[in-house]
Amino acid sequence: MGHAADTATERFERISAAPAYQLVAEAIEREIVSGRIRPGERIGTEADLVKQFGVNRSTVREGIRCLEQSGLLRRESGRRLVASLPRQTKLATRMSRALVLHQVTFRELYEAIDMLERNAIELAVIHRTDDDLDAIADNVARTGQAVDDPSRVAELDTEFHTLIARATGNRVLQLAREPASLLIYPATQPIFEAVPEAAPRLFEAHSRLLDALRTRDAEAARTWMRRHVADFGKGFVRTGRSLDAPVEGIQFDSIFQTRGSP
Amino acid sequence: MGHAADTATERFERISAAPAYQLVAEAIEREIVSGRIRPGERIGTEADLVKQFGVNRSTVREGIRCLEQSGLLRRESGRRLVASLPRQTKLATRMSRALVLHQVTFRELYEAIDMLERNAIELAVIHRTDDDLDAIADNVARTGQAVDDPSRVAELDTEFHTLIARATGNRVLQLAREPASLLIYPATQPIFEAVPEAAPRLFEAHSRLLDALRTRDAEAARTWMRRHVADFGKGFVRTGRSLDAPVEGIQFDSIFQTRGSP
DNA sequence: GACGATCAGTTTGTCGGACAATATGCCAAT
DNA sequence: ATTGGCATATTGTCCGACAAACTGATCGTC
Repeated sequence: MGHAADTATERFERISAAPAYQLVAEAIEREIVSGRIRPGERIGTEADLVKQFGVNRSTVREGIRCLEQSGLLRRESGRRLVASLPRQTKLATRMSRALVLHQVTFRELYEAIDMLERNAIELAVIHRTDDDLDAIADNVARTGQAVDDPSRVAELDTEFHTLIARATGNRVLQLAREPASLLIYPATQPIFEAVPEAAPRLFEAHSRLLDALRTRDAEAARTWMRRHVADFGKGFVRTGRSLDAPVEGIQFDSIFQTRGSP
Repeated sequence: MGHAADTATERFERISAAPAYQLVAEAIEREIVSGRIRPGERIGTEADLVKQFGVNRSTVREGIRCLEQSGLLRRESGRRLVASLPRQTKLATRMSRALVLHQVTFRELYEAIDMLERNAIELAVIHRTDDDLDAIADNVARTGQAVDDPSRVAELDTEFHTLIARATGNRVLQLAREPASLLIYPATQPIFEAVPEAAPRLFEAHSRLLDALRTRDAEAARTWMRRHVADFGKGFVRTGRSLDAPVEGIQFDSIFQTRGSP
């Protein structure tokens, strides 16, 4: 990098002839980020943009692709372009994939989960609403009926912790813990298959946590969450996996829209 | 949503013929994510991809744009395409922008920071190396000389907390706190301008935290971090801003490469 | 032999035009 | 009110082309 910097002092900024497709994307980006275009509002057609920016359609399209990818633009039912807010789940997916590619270890993941889940339960005790309580109670009830089905338990466990996170009412924390949550999920199922007492212990922990949330008992919540996460750690090594191995082996959603819920 | 769902039960999955540019992007994505293409390795030229995929160059280009945007592909010195790992800072920038667009409040941000920084210092006490200590000591020394320069203090404060995060040796936690950190930074400077005792208090807190890290004193670390974050909260309301106002007013990097460090 | 200048080939960014497939909007018919 | 038909609009893809910027090799000078 910086060829000229060796011989002369770096006096001038790198002259940046940004490609036109970037300029297009940045222009639209500014309109959305600044709020002049509201989420859900329609952007013109490609032909409109061609006229407005005075560039070729190919150029416009490349710009649009960038914005779609970054979540600021969406195609409504395959056609019209609409402004949009980046979906948190999409961002979280990206992040967890980045973590895998950077080969973070299970130990890092476990440590982080330990912290983040304690954070979450602590805030949830304070901020949870009755609706949150209902949703969590429902989840716990379903878990009670599924203790014999490992994959179902793993699924409900993830849902439980997501509901806890929602009950914090804190979207910053929700987003912070989401990537780790996505990564830990596939690691849980083998535990329920290999360790018979894992599912019942999970069910008890979840039940106690629900009680703690109901009575807003911070102390109990902390204790049980700690125990619950520790159980996971023990179960993990019990399945013969090393904490220092890199996290891996998850089939990721592609960078394009998850074919999931609408 | 779901127009057809009202009259008839939703029996069939949406039939999806993915456009060719997405298929191109997904194909390359798989190669990179699976590790068959290593980060830094060169992808062929656009012409090569045209030959391999049997599609038009425009189509290839759109696919490439998507991958560039998601950080899996990079242009080396403006030209060649190389595989790449998504950079954490870029992801963090995206996330914080998303948080702003979702209009999270300062209260949420503050609560989350409070949690995350305590997490970080707790782990840093355990995992910090001597190198970490040196870097942090250097930062604190510079802070001591800059207590009269509000913008410099704000900058050094951010750096301090980033160094703490690095000292945890935990990349999951680093990534988790980064978006919040990016958001809080612009909010700090006005405090040092408006509250004279803020900078000296910050300097003391940082010094104490450094000591705690050096002696691996978890108790002191927790206490001082708590106090330090609380100071921020008090300073924030002292500058007349409401905790329930949405976080805003940051000029974001665009979705394209930050014109910063190489 | 090391160094810089020169030059041809490669690659990217942009353009213009074109066409098929699909979605939309409007109107008639049941 | 729902269905069917039809003209139109819009997107996805293709083709061919060109200037600017970069790459790599050659050549000349010291």
